[in-house]
Amino acid sequence: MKYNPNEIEAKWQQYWADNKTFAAKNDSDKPKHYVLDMFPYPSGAGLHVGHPLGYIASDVYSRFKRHQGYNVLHPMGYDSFGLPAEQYAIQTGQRPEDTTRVNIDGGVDKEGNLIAGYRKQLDKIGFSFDWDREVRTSNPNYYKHTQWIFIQLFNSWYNKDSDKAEDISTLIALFEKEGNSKVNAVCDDNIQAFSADEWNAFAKDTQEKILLQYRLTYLAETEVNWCPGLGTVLANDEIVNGVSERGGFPVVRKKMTQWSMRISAYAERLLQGLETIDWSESIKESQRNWIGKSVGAMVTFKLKNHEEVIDVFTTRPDTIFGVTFMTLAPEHELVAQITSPGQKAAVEAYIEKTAKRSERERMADVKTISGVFTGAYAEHPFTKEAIPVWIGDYVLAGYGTGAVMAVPCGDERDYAFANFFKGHPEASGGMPPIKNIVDKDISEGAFGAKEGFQLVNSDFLNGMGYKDGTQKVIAELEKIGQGYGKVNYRLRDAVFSRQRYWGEPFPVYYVNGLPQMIEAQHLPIILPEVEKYLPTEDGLPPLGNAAVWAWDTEKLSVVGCELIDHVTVFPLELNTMPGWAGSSWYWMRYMDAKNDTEFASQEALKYWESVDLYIGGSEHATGHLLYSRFWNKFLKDKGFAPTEEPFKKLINQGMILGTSALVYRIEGANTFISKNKINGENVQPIHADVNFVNASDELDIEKFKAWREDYADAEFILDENGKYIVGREVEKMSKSKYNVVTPDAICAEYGADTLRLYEMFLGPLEQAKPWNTAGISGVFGFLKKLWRLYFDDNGLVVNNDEPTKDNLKSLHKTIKKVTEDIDNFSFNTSVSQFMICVNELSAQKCNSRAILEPLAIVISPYAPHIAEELWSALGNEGSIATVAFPKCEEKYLVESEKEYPVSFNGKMRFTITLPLDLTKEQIEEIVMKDERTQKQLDGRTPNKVIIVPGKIINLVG
RNA sequence: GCGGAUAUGGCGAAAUUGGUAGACGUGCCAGACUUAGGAUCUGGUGCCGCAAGGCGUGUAGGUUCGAGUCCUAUUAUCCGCACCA
Repeated sequence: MKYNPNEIEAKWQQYWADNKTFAAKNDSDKPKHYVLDMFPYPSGAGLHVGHPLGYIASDVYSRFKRHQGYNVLHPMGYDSFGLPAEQYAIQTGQRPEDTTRVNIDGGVDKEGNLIAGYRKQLDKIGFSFDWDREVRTSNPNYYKHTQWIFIQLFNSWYNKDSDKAEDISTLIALFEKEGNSKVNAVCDDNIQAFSADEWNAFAKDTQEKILLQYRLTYLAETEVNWCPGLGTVLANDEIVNGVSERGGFPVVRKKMTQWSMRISAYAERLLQGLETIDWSESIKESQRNWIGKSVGAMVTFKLKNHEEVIDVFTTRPDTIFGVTFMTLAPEHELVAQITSPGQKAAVEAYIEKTAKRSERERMADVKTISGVFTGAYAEHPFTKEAIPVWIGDYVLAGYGTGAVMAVPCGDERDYAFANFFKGHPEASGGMPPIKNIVDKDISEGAFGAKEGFQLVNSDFLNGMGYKDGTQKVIAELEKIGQGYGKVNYRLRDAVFSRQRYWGEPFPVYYVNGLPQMIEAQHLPIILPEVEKYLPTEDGLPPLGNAAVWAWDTEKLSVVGCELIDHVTVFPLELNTMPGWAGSSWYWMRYMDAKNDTEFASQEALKYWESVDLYIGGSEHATGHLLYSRFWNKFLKDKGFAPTEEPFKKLINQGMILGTSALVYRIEGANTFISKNKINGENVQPIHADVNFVNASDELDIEKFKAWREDYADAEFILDENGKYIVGREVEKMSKSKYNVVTPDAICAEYGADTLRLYEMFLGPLEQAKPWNTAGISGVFGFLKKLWRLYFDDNGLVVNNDEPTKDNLKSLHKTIKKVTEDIDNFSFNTSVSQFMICVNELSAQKCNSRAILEPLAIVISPYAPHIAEELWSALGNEGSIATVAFPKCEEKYLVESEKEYPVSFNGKMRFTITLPLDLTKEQIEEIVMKDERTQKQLDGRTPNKVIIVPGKIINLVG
């Protein structure tokens, strides 16, 4: 009997589906284990071999855990709202809902191309997903709960005293009782103070507006990243190098009224939580960076001849006596008011110039120093000296207060700025000499370190350093009411509105321009049909095209827009939620995916708790992974999520790169020259389809000629062996480079078990590595060899012979290694061990059931189809999936001898096999007598003999 | 600039606490069986050298009887953040 993977795999995949072999139970005596993959966005291009890498690893782990007796939750679903489906809809006029369904379930697209669909592609690889728990974020039964969570956020505020989110009613109660002066909340800046009496006297609208400044999701006019190319706003993490992550369109700053998420309330908990989770240092570091905590002080500078004051945040309040000037961001709101008549023209010109520069230009150009003196002077809080106030675009409006106290002796940028404008004609006399308040020479640049200096010329701070100086100055600032200690975070609140069609609608309608939540019982608010997916002619988001998109507060349903009367029927929100809304809680939905009334039952949440192992790409470091932690913490505060962190352990799989094949066309001719024949010719490298090339980099010329009309009568210069050898290059897999390999093609030719083994064999999971189909014959050959331990041409050859010592040793060595490897996520070395084991057993001619039955189990997490087939061929009933994993018995591994390496001065010269129970003295005696030793020593006597029993022998001298 | 990761044969890579560097696979070379093979099997394969031997884990030092592994400095590549006050 021959190994026929296609037949076996189809059979067992059907068996698993029919018997729901991998359905997880929400009540079980077994311990639980939750293994999660980052769910995919179902794009029209389908999967290539890089996509399933993480899924295979998590599947191996899940299957292993089942063998170990765990009740394993291993689900899969689709992050099915998103930009590509909408862009495609705009181009082709097809409903995103339809194209998304085809991309998942398969079908025919508009051009008549057959789309296999993600589901079919995934099924072919033999994953042990519990498909009964599948989720699709664009399904109303799913996004109903996303809308519900949004309502919970709206109805919550963050109480810094209890350090958690609380219901908005507790805030209202505080306002009614004592106003807002004692409320310690995370809220907007510039909140007006009011008393209880004032609150109670406010009109309802006024109260609503005030509450919006406290809610965890709020509507506010903020500076947002507007992307004209996409016609929508973007969150900070959706912008890369000043352009949109998707499409690479320019992004500009713009003031718009938008929904925001008050993620900044959770900044400290998001930072602290990182200490408790098992994630890679690089992802944690990215998140720390993104949160950007800095400890310092707020300092208030009074202005000479003005009512207003300038507040600045500084991390170095200890250097306050070194303040030489101040700088405001050009956008700072005080600029217009404080500019002196003499400087007005210069300031306005400068503001105009900086406004013209795009975010990208400003980022690219960090070396040019520019700024202008406003003509205004601030007053030093202690010395009362006049400090000139400048504006400069090195100060960012979005960080801190958009203003800095410039201390040139302690900050390189301030130093460079001061140096540049000192005596400069454009400075208009506004740049005084640099004040030095550290006991260091700063003629070469600022001394920015926090250690190794003493403060001088600093009044009451003289002789102090950073730590005691900071403490002292904050105390002094508090005394005069001009400052306090402050922790600042770089993390900004996240814009939550998108001017898009293909996203979750907000459960929100507007009365007098104020947002009202629709009661949870009326959810889902279903995405309406529209004629066109583009913005309306008057610039409203695509939902502005919907004819039926108004809320009837009496019928409690969505009705036609023509019925809007602003009395009982009101307009609905036209924005939709961003892509990350649905993915910020989906792991909880899997716990209880069919629950109609709640996003998941308390029992399910309590049982599954949180994700034990999460595998996915590192590109979500500051987006999905941060938002998910945020929502999880919020839901924990509200009593829904059971743990503070959603993902205990995170592994980022590396990218699989393509190995492109290059042919070389001689310039100006239709002649291709083999790579090893190129000798100074001018050649143009052209990407050829990798499917035309074999393991020896040899091109199949006939296939290549048939590929393109242009190449049909091309000439080929071959090498001595009559072969055309291609060049190779490792680069990202992409259609345009003809280096894409699909799992379907590999499964069809070699089978899913070979694909799974090869992907694991390629190298460490977390590392980026090139795919080269050429290497696959190794693992395919291994599976055939494994098969031949059980079958010959006539059928099963397994017998009941007593296993030999060597048989047992090979098996138990493998059990041990594979168990350790899976625990350490070192999947590549397991595959090597399987090969070693099968090579050994083949050489031993082992056909013993006592060996081959456990061997099938050990291999089954990696190659489940062949394992099932072998298991059943041995006469076992049912699936191998939950059979107990064999235990390694050390007694079979015990060695009685060791082949010792014998080194002279650390250099290995020969080996000697000795029993392991010898003493050091006995070993030394035998080794010294050995003639090879005598030859090496050549009459000398070693100074020292080092013997580590079981390890090495080293003679020195 | 700051932070993180990586560096080992032609290629993908192994190497528990420092203890025989290159397991396993590919590729290459030779052979067997075949009408043939992109099938199967056997042997060889880090580099230099006929050999003895020498050299070898990015580079330069150090610790040690012994270093891919530990320490110091340095280079290159990749990733993240970046005028963050």
